[in-house]
Amino acid sequence: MTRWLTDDEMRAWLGYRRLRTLLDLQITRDLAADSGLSDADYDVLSTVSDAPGHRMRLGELAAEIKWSVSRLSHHVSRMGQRGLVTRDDCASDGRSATVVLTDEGWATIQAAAKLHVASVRRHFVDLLDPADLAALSTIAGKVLAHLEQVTPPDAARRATPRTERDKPPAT
Amino acid sequence: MTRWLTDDEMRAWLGYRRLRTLLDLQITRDLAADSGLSDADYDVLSTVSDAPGHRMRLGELAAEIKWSVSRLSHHVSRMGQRGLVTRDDCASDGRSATVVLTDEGWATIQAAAKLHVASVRRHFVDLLDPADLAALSTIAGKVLAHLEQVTPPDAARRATPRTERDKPPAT
DNA sequence: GCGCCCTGTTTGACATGTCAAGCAGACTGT
DNA sequence: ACAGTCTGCTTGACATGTCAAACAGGGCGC
Repeated sequence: MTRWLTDDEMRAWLGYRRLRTLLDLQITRDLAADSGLSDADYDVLSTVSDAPGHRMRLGELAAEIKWSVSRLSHHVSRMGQRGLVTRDDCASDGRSATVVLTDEGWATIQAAAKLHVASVRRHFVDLLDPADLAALSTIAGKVLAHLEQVTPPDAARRATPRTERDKPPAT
Repeated sequence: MTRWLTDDEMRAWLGYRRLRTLLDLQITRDLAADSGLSDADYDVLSTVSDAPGHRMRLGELAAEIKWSVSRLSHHVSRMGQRGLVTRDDCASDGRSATVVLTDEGWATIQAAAKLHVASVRRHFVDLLDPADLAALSTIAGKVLAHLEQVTPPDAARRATPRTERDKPPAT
């Protein structure tokens, strides 16, 4: 028999789903209006700007932000046309492509970050007290510990059969 | 000056972001593997199946799940081709279109729901204790109370200027 | 040094989402 | 009753994401 969610569980789950939907919508809107960037753009720019030299291997970047390499390749091309990043053929390995922030990309992410933080505060962080934040970190920690086990860092490529992949953790 | 996030705030925010990314990925994968449905399909089917008569006005449905009417119209067409739903011209108002679950759609969502709940338990609910769930509900409540005020139910259509729309709530 | 098979990336075809325009039924005032 | 406008939905063009195939360099065994 299916074990359905209790009221409390349902409230928490639906709360999460709705939070996710509305918060993301709002953050996305702010980002577009404030800085002319999509969420995708922001993820790429902020991640690359954290890397030494404002440059990062395409594959690593994709893994870091959990995108398919293909998606990233396409998106980098589009961001390239807008002048935010460049591709740079790495010397040591002829296959590799490196994504590099342009000056404009760097200026853009710096300006965007300020406004983005404000947006995150306005719609999320500043609404919560320290206990809420701590609870959230705890929750994220528990769930992520599980998920990173279910889907190990590079599992996307392995053709692991479903029955294997989905087995609940030994606990 | 920009007020950056403190370590605790950052941990909570990044935790949320990462949770959102990985959890959604996993749930989406399970849903596709278990039932051959996308998240989008599931949202539509489960929402319509909750409505009386398994039928719902297109516009209402769109508002409920926070989609653009256009997106829903396209998606309903595609689901129609797969035999999950039908369009039904409502009698009382010649403009309206009503989305109706087919028998197959109903059977599909019933089967999918069981497996989906299991997936949600496995990767989320069962990992958390009652205190976590309560905390999450609290957090969602606070943030949603704010967001639903910032973006009132039907605000999507109003061409409200940004400066107006983004004003932080009076508090 | 040459087949062979990896591995990292690109590409193209197709699925999905967005935006603005189009369209037809319903109100409203005269 | 009918012109003008509004409302609910559809459509088409385009942007973005996905999947599988193609491509090219690297590393290995011989």
